[in-house]
Amino acid sequence: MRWSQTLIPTMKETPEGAEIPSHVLMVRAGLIGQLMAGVYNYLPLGLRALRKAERIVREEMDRAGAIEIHMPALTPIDLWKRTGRVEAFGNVLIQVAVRRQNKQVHMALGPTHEEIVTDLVARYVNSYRQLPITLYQIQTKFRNEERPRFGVLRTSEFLMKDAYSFDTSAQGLNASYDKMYDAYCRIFSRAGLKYLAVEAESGPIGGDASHEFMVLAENGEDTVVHCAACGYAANLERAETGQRAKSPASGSAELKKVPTPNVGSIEQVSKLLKCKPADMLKTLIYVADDKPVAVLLRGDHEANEGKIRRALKATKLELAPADVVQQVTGAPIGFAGPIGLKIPLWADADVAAMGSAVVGANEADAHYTGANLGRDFTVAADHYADLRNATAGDPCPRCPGTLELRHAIEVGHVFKLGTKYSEALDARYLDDKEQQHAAIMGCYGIGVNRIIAALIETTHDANGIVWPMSLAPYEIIISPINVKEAAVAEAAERLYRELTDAGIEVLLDDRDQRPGVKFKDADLIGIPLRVVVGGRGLKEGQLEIKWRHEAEPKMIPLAGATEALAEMVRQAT
RNA sequence: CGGGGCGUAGCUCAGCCUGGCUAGAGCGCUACGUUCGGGACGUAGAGGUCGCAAGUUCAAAUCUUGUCGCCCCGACCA
Repeated sequence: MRWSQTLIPTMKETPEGAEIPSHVLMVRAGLIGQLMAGVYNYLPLGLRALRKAERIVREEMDRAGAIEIHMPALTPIDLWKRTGRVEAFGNVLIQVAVRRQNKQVHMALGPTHEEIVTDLVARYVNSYRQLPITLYQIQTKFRNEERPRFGVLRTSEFLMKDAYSFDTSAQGLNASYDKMYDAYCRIFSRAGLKYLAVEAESGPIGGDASHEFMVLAENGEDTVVHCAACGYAANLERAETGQRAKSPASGSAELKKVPTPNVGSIEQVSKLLKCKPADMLKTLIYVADDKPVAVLLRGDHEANEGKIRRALKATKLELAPADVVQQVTGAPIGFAGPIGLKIPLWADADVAAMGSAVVGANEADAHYTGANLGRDFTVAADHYADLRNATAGDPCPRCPGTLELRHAIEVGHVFKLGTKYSEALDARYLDDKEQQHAAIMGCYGIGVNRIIAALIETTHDANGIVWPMSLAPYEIIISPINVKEAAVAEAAERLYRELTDAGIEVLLDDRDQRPGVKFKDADLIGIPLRVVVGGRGLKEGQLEIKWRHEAEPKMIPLAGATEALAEMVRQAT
């Protein structure tokens, strides 16, 4: 492609409103342009990169045995009603109503396609002989984001690869899941991303496994817990913490009631009593399956409701409303403490290691100082558990290492679904004993736009994007120093023609611009290999080449340059 | 949905507080000339209902109210 004949609107200045590197660079390099909040035009360079990512995804899905289909973005609202997801999605689901011959027809723009694919399978799959099958598509999804942000990382319309597996057994599901997991690893490796497959919360539905594929990035919206020593990685909801203190520490301070008028939060009390939050005991009153319980945490720790729910074996868990707290503790919210409480006490493992602590006094405007576990209150031995979010510095659950918290961009998610959708939408098959069963499903998503954004976010430099060969919009950029010099222009044209004929994707910067402008633009748009054609080199029969990720250029002979360059591109792919 | 910020030329912004003549700069764009190995220089030019609406005033980019849009922090996010 000739630069002069396509549309690459590069810009020098940082666009207003773009904050993070991937957003700034995608706009500055002319990949995308904003149409409205959370909705972007893809310009030629951006589209080419997106198509490259899409191709990698498609090749690896096909290799893994998944079958490509295409489902519509326009979907009947009825399907979403049957699975209860009109409510579940709420405002995120973009609904449209149109008029057809005096009738209202209700539709929704697909935010994901579990309903559609399950309905499709229900129509055509009747026998175990047709299973297992994994169907996928690469298609535009619509979600009304309350707050779109970060350029292309969180948008209301985006390109997603979504795959759905249908199996007849849990083992079958596991096999389908593992195939997708492996395919994802290949996809993200080929895209040049440094990713982590982290254990993720699978929620109340579905099996025991779910993994998110995360790219560590300063500006990521998600938090992952990571152990550099052994590679353990999980998202914050799921992360376990390592073995912590078991034997109660002994505190010796005297139990004393102190007034704390109108001061209930950990932060306020610690300020008033001049103690660290870590020396305070947080007492949270929960209602678990309609029964109140108290959960004790160190003051600086955060409750993890998923862990609490599992520890208590509760199906329903929520923080107690004010009237329940009043009734159980005899005090308003903010003054609950373990001493004298008549409801079951549960404690996070770290509570056992606390000495004398500050606790609520179970009466308004008062706390105790010097509360000692074992002397002033007790927690049953089997009521200690991991009940909190991991924090930086916690021991790793898998090795003697230490956990750290890192921001990350979620680029993919694999998930065991179970039979929620197949039952709701009657995707049933007949087994060899003529028994009907709902198919066991898994679902697997990749945010294709996010592959591009995450790559740029993690591998740019001060001058612009640095594409890997696999995603680059063009593999080689030819920059003639001066297109008005006939010898230079001719040599550049010939090289362009020969490389293109050799199947290389080449961008010829044929603009009548000064060299500085071309170099800056070439760096900005990040094409992996730059070939400079200049009068000086030509006289000596030389071409200058420079890899985008290297600092120094080198010279190669003009004779045989086409073959040499094509070989370099092949090597780098 | 709570809190904060911003809408002036294609882009980035100044001017607004303290109302006053034909509304400015840099970049980009057009023409011509000189240039030509890391965002050149000169000359001439094109380009703006100051987001929109109403109000106050002799007079509004500037003050007031409303409205629309965009961005940031938080909440939310299958």
